[in-house]
Amino acid sequence: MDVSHLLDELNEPQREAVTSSNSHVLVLAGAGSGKTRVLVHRLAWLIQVEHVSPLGVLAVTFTNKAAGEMRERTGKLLGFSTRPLWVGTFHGIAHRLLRMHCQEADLPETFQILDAEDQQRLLRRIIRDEGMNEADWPARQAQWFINARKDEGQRPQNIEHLDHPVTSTWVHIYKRYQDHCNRGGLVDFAELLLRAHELWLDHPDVLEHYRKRLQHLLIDEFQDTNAIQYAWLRLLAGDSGRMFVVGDDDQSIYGWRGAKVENIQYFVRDFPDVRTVRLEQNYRSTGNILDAANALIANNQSRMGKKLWTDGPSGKPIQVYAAFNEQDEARFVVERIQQWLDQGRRADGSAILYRTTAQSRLFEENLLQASIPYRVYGGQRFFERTEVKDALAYLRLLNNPNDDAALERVVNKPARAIGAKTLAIIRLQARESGLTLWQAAGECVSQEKFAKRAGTVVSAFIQLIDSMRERMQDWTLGKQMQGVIDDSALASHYEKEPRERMETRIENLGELVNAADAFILPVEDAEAGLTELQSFLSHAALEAGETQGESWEDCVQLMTLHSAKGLEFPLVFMAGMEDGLFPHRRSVDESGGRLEEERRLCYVGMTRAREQLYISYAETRRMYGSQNYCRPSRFIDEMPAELLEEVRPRIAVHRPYVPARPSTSPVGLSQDLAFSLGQAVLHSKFGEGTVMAFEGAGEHTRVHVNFHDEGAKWLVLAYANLQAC
DNA sequence: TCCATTGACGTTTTT
DNA sequence: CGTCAATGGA
Repeated sequence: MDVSHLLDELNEPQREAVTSSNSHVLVLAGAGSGKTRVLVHRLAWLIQVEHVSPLGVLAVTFTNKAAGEMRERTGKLLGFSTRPLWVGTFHGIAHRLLRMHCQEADLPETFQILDAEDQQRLLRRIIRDEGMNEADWPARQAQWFINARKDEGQRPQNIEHLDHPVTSTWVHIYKRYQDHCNRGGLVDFAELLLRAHELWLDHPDVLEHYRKRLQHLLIDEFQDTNAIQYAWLRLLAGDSGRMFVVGDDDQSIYGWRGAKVENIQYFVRDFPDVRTVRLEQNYRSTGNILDAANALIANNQSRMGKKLWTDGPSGKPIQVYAAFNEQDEARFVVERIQQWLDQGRRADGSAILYRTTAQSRLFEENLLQASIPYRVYGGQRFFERTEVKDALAYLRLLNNPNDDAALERVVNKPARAIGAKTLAIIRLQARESGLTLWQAAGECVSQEKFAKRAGTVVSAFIQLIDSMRERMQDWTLGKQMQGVIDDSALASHYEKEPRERMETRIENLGELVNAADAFILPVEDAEAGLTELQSFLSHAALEAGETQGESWEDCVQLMTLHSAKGLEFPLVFMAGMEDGLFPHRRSVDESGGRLEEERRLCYVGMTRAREQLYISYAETRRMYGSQNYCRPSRFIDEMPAELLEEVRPRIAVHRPYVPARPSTSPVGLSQDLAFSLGQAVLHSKFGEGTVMAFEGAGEHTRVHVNFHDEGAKWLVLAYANLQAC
């Protein structure tokens, strides 16, 4: 068979990976080195050359977008339908497994997915019900604790240090929360993975079935896998499954979320006969950008080692702009984008990247003023909007009235006089008898536990849901959606809001009906025995939709560095490159490789740029209302000076940082200060240190000093009694 | 039940 | 400074 179409457009290492006959392959794919191409070609190679059945391949990604792209490109290459292929996200595949084996997984057929917001609400409810102080035991933290444990594959009984009062309290919450979920048939995101893992552990016959069938596993973004995902993959691979793993340890930026870069090392250790291939030729960026990125990332200690190169031009140097303040920075960036547009380039070829979401605002304001269209990534997504979730909650109650999260959400939306008191009675009943809210509400009504009026309104609500379910049983999904919105009178709930707000809500509800109308039950969901309704609800949770779907037009792209991973733009701005902001203060303070992860984030940002990279920082920045004096990011210092070019020549970039330069900021606050940034100082108790930042003004001025022996401290300047040295 | 005022808090996010 | 949620009065 002629396989040239599979190999012609590959370079040597890519070809080596695609055609490898080793049991397992690890592809260390640098940024812009064609990793998706390798994955897709490997998949095609397996099917067309090794004659593997499409049914025998499982390809796993992290995002729906990546899964979609892989499926599409594979289809193009193969020239036939990719339907039989299992391509999906970890969560999507786990979900499918649980659907097909809900009995073995001990889940009701009607189980539904609890998204992050639902999860937090439920936890808040539980913490309150336990009579705990929400300030001391925030739901956010409980959520973090539980998800982190689940990501590690731990159930409450597996968690040690029960003698530790704080831990044992969280474990208690974990237990209560899991009880609630189990009763209501609710599965959170982490639970999907954990259950899928347990399904195989507890049912060897099920595992055996999938082991036999899925002999080839392809995994994308392997550096982002967490402990449970890796365990799940190992279990599935067993002794005979073949793994083809693609990842880049230098682009691991989700450690804080449970991702384990170490899995790359574990993989080489745990599997025999692993062929490691490095993809280092970069097809994206200019030589200068790559050289700077290489130099930066070389400062990380724990690396597999990799050096990007290109046979393209070295391009222009990286432009560094030292802005007076954040306003000036935004002004500058927008001005340069305007120049770019004036040269006839496209707006969507440019991106502004920043560390924190709050930074987007200034850029938005300036772009708006310049009438340049822009798009901000990472806002709220369609299926996450309040009104959409409200309407879906009614639908969820039709599917399964024991869905406590859904009931809590809409029981009094719109107001039907089921207030806090009435709900307290229902919750008490539920707690005492181990029932769901729906069941408890029924009990309370039949046992006449309510005052007269409360009894009437609660049974009216029960009847409303029951009658909707009965009446709409055979309706199409779109009609059900519309019916639920009409019958619940949900729209009336938004009437008190400002007109504009209300109008968009009503509009979104209309769009939701359209979405339901257009929804086609996927074959695999039908096979797994899902109803159209169940499938739709799952999709809403698993693929919350585009962030700002409508405007796919020619827009400047604004996003955090995290969401930029995987994307590329001819023109990239990295804004807010200041120590404390990037690397973020909280990452610098914490130990445990956090700084290295920040550095990788910087590396990711830089390698997004194809032609021109701008780096900017502000000398002073208003944060949380007060003025901050900033030091340029240490990451700038780590880039070779000869690859950088000052945009404002009169102020030098300090490299290494030896400034003693009183800030030339127009605010003029520096006159009040006896010390300057970067200055060496002596403290009677803490010894020698370096001035890192100032905050506040006048007698309230605080100074951030990094002491050689004692570490970084904030001191009130007036009392610190610092001496210059 | 609703609205307004007050208070705490302030990385990164997909599923 | 700006957001979100909780609180308390009408």
